[in-house]
Amino acid sequence: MSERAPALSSGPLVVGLNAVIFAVEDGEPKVLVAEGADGQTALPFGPFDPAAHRTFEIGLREWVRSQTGFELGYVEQLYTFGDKGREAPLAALAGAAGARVISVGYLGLAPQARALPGDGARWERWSRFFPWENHRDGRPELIDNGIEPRLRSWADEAAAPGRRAARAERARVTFGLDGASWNEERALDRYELLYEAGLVEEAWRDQNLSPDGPQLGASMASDHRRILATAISRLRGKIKYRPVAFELMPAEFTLSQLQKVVEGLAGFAIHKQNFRRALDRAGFVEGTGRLEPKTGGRPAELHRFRREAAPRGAALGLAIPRLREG
Amino acid sequence: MSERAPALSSGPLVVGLNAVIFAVEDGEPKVLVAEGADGQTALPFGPFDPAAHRTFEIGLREWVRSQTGFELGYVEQLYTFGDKGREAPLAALAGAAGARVISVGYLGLAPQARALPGDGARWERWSRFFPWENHRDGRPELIDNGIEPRLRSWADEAAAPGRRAARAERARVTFGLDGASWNEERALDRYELLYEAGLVEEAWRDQNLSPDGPQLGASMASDHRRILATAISRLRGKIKYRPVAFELMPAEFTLSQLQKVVEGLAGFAIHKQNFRRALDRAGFVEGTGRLEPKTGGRPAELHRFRREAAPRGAALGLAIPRLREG
DNA sequence: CCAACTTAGGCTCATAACGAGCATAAGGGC
DNA sequence: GCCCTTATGCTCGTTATGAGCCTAAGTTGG
Repeated sequence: MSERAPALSSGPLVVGLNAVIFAVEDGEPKVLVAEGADGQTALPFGPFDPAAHRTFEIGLREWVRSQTGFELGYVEQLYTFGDKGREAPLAALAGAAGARVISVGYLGLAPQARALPGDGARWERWSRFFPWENHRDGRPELIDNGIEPRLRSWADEAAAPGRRAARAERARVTFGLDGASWNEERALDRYELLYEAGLVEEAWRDQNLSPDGPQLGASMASDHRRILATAISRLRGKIKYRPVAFELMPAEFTLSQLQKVVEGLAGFAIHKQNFRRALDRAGFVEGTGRLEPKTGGRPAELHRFRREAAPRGAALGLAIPRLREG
Repeated sequence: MSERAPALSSGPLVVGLNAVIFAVEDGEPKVLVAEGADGQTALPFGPFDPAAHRTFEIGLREWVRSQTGFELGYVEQLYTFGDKGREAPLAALAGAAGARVISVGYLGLAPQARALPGDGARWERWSRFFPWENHRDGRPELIDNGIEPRLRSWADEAAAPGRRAARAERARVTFGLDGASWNEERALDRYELLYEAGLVEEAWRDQNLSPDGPQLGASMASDHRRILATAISRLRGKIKYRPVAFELMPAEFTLSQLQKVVEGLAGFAIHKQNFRRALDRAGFVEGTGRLEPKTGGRPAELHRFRREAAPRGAALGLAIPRLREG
């Protein structure tokens, strides 16, 4: 277990960056995608050049800037993917066919879905890839019609009764079936379950199966939809204990616009008064005095994010009962 | 922004694994460390061999098994470190001096601090490296005596008044000064602040400075103490929404033992009855009927973790007011 | 053998947080 | 000017949380 000189890694090794870049337009969350090699939708992928860039993040920002002409705001590392077998298309891109590819996934937030150089890149809504994640207008019918019955038959297919029960329970918890509560942070769990149950195109493609029904949501190249789900889960968790939602807002905004953005990210509707009460308590925003008249009703006051505001106590969790302060 | 063939990464590139392996002994959290090259305490580091291992996790488990003889339980990826300038000692270890080293950090949990082959590896308490993180017996005096005054003078050193205020505010929030609340999840923020303020040995070493006072906590090789702080922060967050604490427990345990473990991880004391109430609600444990007599007082009932238990609603957060179910 | 001490386990209370409904204000369009 | 729309504010009942008090069942020391 002590540090010791090992055999050197064998075979060519390439490190790349996978970026999940989000923006919100009219309350609708969007992700930046590129046209993949064989016409599939892909996440933008760029190589990491260790000679040119001191850190991954610098490399990522530089590369996004050169490709899209805009500056990323918030950036955060997601996960590093290194499984064998996923690299074939990436290695070709990186100009090193046959190499083992390791890609470092990053999440980036842009204040607006800005126009892009017509380079094949475009903004797409999350909901194209994850139509079951949007509960803003109530639970989507797709879950009841297209997902629940197929998950149930997948559960019933298992050989042993114990495995049947385990599958059913997993479906129940991740998709909130049978009265179980919907947890918006489990976006990744949901995608992984659908993949295992063979309900998404990626599963058919990876295992050379034939589809047993309509695919759920639009597919992406390689494991990119899984990476996207990772990013969504991470972001949905993060907005609860860090004020990252403001990274997606313009400098001035109305409280309703802010709420729409948070609802878009979280995927469910929020009680307006309670949302404002929470905002008040946290002290994140302050009114500018100016009004936004184009609301279609009573004008709304414009607010701005108080970057300097100390998160007074805005970050806790549950399950561990805390001792009261001093 | 479309995927396009780039220039190949230049220069040798080595990928390694950094493992932060935790166990708890008598309620005291410990981390597995190795003796570094020049006598410094280091986290175990192993090379990743892409030819031999299909995934990072398989590589990590295999390598821990071969080095220590025990099987890791829970494993989770932490972060991938790729900054230039931190690799010199690692590259030497990996047998490729001058290579750019990228290391993928992993967090692993072991059910017990088992004996190790006498290979230089040993279990060390967290508190040796982060003495300011243990608030189980109240706020440590070290903060009031050794940290707060030095952070204040660091804040006062800043040139502009605005920067002075920003520094003071940052110290206030991360260390809970002036009545601000202590957030145990900010372990990484605290270490980074001490590093920037030049109060830890790593800062003196990296910048060739001379110490301006006693160092705070024991130092580690390279940026390993920063990685360790990352792991602690991650774990402290995780125990609130995933039942990972049980990965550190034996098969059967008393509720007091469980509470001691959670207190050790969180770094503060918990109200016993409230802890049990939360356990009850979550439904994670069940009594076995057997008793543990060696408590020194009334015997306690032994419990076990219900792995199959559905987290009934155990994972939520705050700050976003939710709509009630149904 | 009993008193004092230790640890386990249960009950209750006050307050804060939360989800939800109702009410009022201030614009625009017909 | 009426009606519709959106903004903003107040209040209420329920639940979660932090904390204190009490009893049970062992061990230890005189």
